Amino acid sequence: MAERTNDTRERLVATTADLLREHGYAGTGLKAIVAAGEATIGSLYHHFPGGKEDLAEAALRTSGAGYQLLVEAIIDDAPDVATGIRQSFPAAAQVLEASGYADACPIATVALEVASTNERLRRATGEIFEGWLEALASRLRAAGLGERAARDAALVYLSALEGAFVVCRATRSTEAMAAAGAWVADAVDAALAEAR
Amino acid sequence: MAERTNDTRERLVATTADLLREHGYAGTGLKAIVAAGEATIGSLYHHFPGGKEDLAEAALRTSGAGYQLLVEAIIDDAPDVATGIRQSFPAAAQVLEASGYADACPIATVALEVASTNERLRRATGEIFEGWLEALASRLRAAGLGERAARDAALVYLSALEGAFVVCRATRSTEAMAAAGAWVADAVDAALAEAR
DNA sequence: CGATCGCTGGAGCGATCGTTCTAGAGCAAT
DNA sequence: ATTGCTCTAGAACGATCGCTCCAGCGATCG
Repeated sequence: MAERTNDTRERLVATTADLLREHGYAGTGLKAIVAAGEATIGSLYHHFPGGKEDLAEAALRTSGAGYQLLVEAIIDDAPDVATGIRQSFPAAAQVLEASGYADACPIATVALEVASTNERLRRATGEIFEGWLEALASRLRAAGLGERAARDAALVYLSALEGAFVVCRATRSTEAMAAAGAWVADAVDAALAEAR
Repeated sequence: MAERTNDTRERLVATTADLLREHGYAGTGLKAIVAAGEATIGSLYHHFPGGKEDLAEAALRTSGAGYQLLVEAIIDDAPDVATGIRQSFPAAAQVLEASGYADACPIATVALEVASTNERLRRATGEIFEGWLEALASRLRAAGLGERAARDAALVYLSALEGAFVVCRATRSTEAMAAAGAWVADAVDAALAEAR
């Protein structure tokens, strides 16, 4: 009954999420995971009998949920949704720059890598994105947007953010994030003004 | 003097580009490349003494140039830039759907994977994106946009397209491509109208 | 005080990784 | 005919891959 929180399991999930974001699925070895997570192969297979795939899915879903909370916090702490959306891009740019362009979306790298290769993980990445989209859309609906407009705005926001991550990491510049952010924020402003 | 075009080299580059797009850098083995490209390890290392990295860079640069020509053709064949930009999204969506969500950006998967891992390939992906951006920006300048506005619009276009690829492949739906395309095209229309 | 159980530690499996190396085919110039 | 060069073919290497297996730890329970 005492909360037997499993340190090892959590540590494995956390370090796996980090390594997946930086090296991708195929590029992350189990040896590297247990070395960085201060665990052993034995305990890894105890907690994740399905092996690498099990562990990767858990890591993706956990960091996906964490990232959703982070974005929700930025939006909900702002005076209104539009301002929150506008602020989230410079925030992402700052994290990106501070981490040497390593700390971007925890899902995207694996998502592209497994999309045509591993149906189970592909489904997981898709469901994580859907969760983010619904969290965004619900806030936009609350701000006055219709069903369709809210969904479209959420899709545009996510696409612009993910694409800016790709371009920024490749070019080692936050220019794309700034341009994409300004444009998305303006577009959301316009949509909200029209709905009012 | 006779054009001793090297079949094997070209075949290796082409099949490598395909495999990189589908499986990423770490997920693509040399054995798989020579098997699919009907070549042998020996000739691979003859043409690419630097091994996998050499071959991958050649494949990225070649398919990057090819993709640039394709996008340029779509834009240049349209009555005007804005229409071309608007049409390019449904075109991308159609290719995506027809290929079972495999045939997206030939650079992005590797770009995310190597961004924090392999500086040489990261530089290559960055330079390829810069080439695309300049091709786009030059056409927008010709249509009347100022230096800054053209660059920003190109960044927004590329970010939206790349991000839509990520979301579409993960969710197996072209919904994001449609939403992103419509919004980007509207924004370009507005920018061009303002500049006139 | 054993017995049981959740969990850890790590040796070792077969397979595959990227790479090296040598043998030789095909062709052109001497 | 010989030499030299480009290119192909593939065996073999050490390292690493994901994974299996089992011994043993410490806490809990009858």
